[in-house]
Amino acid sequence: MREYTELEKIRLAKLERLRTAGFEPYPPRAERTHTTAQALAAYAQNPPTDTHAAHGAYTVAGRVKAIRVMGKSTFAHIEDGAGRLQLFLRVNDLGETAYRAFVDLFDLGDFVQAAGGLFTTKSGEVTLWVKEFRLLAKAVSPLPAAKEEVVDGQKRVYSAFDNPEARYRERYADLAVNPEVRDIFRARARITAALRQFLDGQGFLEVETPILQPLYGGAAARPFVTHHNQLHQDLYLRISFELYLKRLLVGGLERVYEIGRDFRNEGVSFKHNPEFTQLEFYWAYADYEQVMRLTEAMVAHVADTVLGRRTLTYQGREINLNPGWPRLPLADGIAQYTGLDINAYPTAEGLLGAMEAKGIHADPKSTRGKLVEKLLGDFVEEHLQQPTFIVDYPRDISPLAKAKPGNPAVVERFEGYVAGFELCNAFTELNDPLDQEQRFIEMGRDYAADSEDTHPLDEDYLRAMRYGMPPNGGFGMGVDRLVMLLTDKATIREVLLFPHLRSREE
RNA sequence: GGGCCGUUAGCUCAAUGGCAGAGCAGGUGCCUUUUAAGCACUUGGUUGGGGGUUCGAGUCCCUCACGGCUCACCA
Repeated sequence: MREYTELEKIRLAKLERLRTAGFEPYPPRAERTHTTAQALAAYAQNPPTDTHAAHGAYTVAGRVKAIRVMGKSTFAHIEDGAGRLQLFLRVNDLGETAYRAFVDLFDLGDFVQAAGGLFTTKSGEVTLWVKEFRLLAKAVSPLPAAKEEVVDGQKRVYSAFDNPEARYRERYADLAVNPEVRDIFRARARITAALRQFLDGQGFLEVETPILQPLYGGAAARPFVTHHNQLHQDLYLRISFELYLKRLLVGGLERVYEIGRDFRNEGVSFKHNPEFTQLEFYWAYADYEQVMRLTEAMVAHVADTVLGRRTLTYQGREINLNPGWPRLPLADGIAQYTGLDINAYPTAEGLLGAMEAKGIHADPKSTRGKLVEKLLGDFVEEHLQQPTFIVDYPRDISPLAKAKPGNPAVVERFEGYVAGFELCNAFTELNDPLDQEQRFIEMGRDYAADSEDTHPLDEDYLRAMRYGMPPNGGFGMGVDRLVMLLTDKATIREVLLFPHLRSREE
């Protein structure tokens, strides 16, 4: 345990004096008849004729956010989950002992309970005229001294607690002093609820599949490895849900989805966190065209539910989430922004040569698919501000997707882009077990392979597929990115309660 | 992993290589309708850690840690 700071020592001394004065600093129970919002609403609904006297009986509870001592009377603000309310305390009403205890021994950050009637002050604020108060929990450590007041409907913030490292490391303090941070996570909960509501309404079944997996797959990422001691078995934290959800289609569950955490042992960036929330669904008898239409409808439903509208401003740009997103074939997009016709170069060597001729440098060991991805990422993505489906991807970077009839080099796959980043990825799923095995082998897998570049072959997945898998469309979406979009946050860390940070020596 | 920038009081920030400061928070008083309340006085620092240059380092150099942005990585 570290040493207490001077400020903490002062509060610990107050804590002892409170006990002596008969204020239990951590009582087991609180009583509350109204939230601050309920109290204010009740007063507004039934306004008294004499607004300068206290009316009604309200008991509220919350954290002390401001104290203004004016001699024998004191104003304070408390904040609860619903809002804030001003308290008015007078020595006449409370007695010398109790009044002095509040003034001398209560601090910003303490949780208190206060009872009394409501009145309107000279300056027009509805305020609780306190007849009784209790301490509910003493704050030993002072919260970061952020000041924030609403004046004329304008929120003014003073000395905000805004150092990103401190805010993420001590998210509890961030939440305690920055109400707008709490709003992000309220929005996040509404977003995931709206996704579930939408998919449930479409007849999808929410399921839970293993996070600890003996083999990993379904995405292009390195896994975290762990170990089961009793079973003497290495296990991987899942990098996707895909292979398990599609096993369920074999089992006769026709529409399934899962919202949960994926873990990818990759770089951290403004749009990547080692653990992140994914939504995947699989839909028997549908193809990627139907999945596109469902995606548009789902995103619009979430916007309707969470924002009440389908247009939003993301980082200063207007985004329109109405269905009818353009379908842009990947080759056309690349041609549009680079002038390169990738269809004219069916081999990696040929495409690399054409790129070099345009001054675009790439790793000469790249496969053709990797080169295409680089062109997409470097030249096309940034232009996809309005929602856009990029469709029809190279087969060699899409081992789980079904080939497009008449064009075996291209698969029925789409990615949804909004605000210049990838939001979702989906395809008409490959359900031919022989083709699937061939694809795995093409990817460089064999039954023993397990390296950075090649994933182990999931024989059980092939076994499932051999029993017969209905044709289906599958979909995956980074939920954190959807939350970023709908809350106008530029980094994924702002929409994760506890984003990954390197550990710090204590 | 690379590049750039940053780390000073509880919080937000100042400080030509020359006495480490302000506002808020805290403490002691005054103040019975304030709301960034006000007024007076006041406490608080291993300037992220370590090393170096210098008469003298918050400031310059090296190094380590952590963070931010960015690039790379992410079939």
